[in-house]
Amino acid sequence: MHGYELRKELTAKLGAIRAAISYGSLYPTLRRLQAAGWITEAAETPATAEEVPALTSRRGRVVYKITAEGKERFAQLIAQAGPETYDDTGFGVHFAFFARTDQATRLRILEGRRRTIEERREGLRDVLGRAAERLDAYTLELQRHGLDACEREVRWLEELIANERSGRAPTVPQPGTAGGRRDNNSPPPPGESRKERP
Amino acid sequence: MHGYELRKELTAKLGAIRAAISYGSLYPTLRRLQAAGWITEAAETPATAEEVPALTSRRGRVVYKITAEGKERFAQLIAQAGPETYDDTGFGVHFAFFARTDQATRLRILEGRRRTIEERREGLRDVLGRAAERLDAYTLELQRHGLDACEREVRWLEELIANERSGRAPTVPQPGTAGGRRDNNSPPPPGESRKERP
DNA sequence: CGTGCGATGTATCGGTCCGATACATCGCGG
DNA sequence: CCGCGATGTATCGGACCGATACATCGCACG
Repeated sequence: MHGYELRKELTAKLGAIRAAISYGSLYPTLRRLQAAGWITEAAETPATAEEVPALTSRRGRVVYKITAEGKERFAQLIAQAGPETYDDTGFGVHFAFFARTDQATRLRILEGRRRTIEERREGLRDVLGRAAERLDAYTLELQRHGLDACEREVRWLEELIANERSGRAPTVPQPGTAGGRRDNNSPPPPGESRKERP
Repeated sequence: MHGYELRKELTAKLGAIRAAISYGSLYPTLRRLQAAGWITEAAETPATAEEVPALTSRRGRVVYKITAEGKERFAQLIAQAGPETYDDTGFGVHFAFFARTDQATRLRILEGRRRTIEERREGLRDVLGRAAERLDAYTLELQRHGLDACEREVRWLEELIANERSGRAPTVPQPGTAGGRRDNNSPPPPGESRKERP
């Protein structure tokens, strides 16, 4: 892919958890990845030179391609988990690439995230319990809303963990919620996706 | 307050929406505020010089105090709203200081936030509707979770807006949820808090 | 038929914030 | 009495954002 395309893909994949990656971050990063040997510059595929001639005259537009070392490095990165793996953004990025890892890694990350959110939840309960009278009504409402989000996320994580343990795909049919959309046929169950061809 | 104390206060107030402010951000900011004349350095109150003598020998520990211009500037800042007022962090910061503004400002910001979240929600519905087959099960689950969070936040905002319109405090008694805590007596209704003594 | 505008595309620059770190004192328990 | 965690101020490098510049393509509208 070229930079712009990559940004669009990442925005579609990560749009639920963070804003689009800025150009000031994207292009320097691509150069760093290339310097490290994890991606290479592939020619802008003129596509038999007569097909789509308008694009052939297009300048710029550098197409990159991941290398073997790059794939290895990527696998390392999503498999290894530090504390930053469990914060909001870090977890979202890992989760978005869960289909690229093994079940053990997925379970490890889900449980680490659950622990993190549980700690945050306890902190909020402390504030709401103890220091409640020191804070105004709006601040308290903010804490309540945050606490509610924590509780919901813990429940969500627990469903995912249970699904993972039972080897099922993460369908989560949303038991009693206002369901309506049912056209969503479950994609191939992402267990041990080992073979991906470049 | 001095820097460390300020950080603790802000962490308690904003802990639900963002991480603690870093020192690399806190201290330079305090100096900038002082240079702009919005805060002044107050002496470290030796407190009759014989009371708590251990602290008197303490070096460092600069205590700051907001000035009249600072208060004015602060009022401007939370009253004016741009696009960054409606993103996650910006809205949280404004909301945490809602008790310091008037009802018109609160309504304006709540409605702007609702519009922002509704747009995000529509974007997620588009992804889940159209490009669903191009994404793996985990990515889809991430979008579903994000969509759910959007829907809940819209409902939350609507309750707050209704409360605001009716002039009530933002108690939000949480209609059918697993209530239990009832010790939370509602703080003074934050309408037009105009007089605060330094 | 042209003209303007939005999408596509690469690139840089200044500024802000984070994360790590350094350093010092205080209070407390072992 | 010694160490360790909380309190407290401070700096530095690096990462990232937001704005901006610049160029081309395709399409709609007058």
